[in-house]
Amino acid sequence: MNNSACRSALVFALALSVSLTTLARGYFNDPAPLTVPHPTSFAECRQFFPEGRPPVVPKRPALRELCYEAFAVLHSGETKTPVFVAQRLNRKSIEDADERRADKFFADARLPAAERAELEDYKRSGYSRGHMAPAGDMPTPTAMAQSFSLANMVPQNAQQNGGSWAKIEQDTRRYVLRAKGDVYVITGPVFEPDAPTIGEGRVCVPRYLFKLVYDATTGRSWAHWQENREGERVSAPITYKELVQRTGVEFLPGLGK
DNA sequence: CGGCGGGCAATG
DNA sequence: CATTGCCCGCCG
Repeated sequence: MNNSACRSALVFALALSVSLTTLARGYFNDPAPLTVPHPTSFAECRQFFPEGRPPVVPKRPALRELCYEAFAVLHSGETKTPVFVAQRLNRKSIEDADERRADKFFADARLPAAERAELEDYKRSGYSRGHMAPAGDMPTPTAMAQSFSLANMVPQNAQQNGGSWAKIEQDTRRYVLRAKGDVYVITGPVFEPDAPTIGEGRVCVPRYLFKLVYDATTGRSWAHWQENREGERVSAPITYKELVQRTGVEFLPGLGK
């Protein structure tokens, strides 16, 4: 099954900064502690981006900015997945990340129904609901609950998610524990033209996943790059420049090297 | 080997 | 719809 809408996710036009459409404030589907309205503009959660500057993403339809307590999502209504998910981590946030995992996935009601993944799309799809901002990073119960929004998920191979990808997440947490200050992490999917889809909602299945790590203290950055398939191993990170070339997104405007 | 972190599905 | 038990891979 293919979805031509997935195509545009990788066909980048000119890399122009665009002002993104924002939604009127809405609500999560879940009850408390998710009933508090959360901002739908990165202007209200700049803390997740180094020097407050979000990535520069080429214009495409149905992009929406979503702020959560512990991460920010740029969501695509075409792929019904994140374009990227941004976090700011440090030693304290990782030390606080001892919440009990609560597997309560939910469709994010701040997104229009036509733009969002539903639980049904993932069910019996053969793919896992793979967190971009990991549940294991979440420092509070509220943040933990919010991380189960499908706006923070992509259809991910179960073996890769629980294997090499989990190791990358663990390695990143371990790095942050020993870092001097804030570490910014940006995680996301990469789609090929004619990407397969799952469910009646046709949620696009990414071919690759990346995780960019930027240590603001040292100015160093690197990126993990994995295929979304069984049998992947953790290999040497790629450079920031290489990541930008592969994705067409300037994740660290003015900072990356 | 047990514990942990990534998940799933059956049960009531 | 919440609880519970289970599978899997990795690591110390």
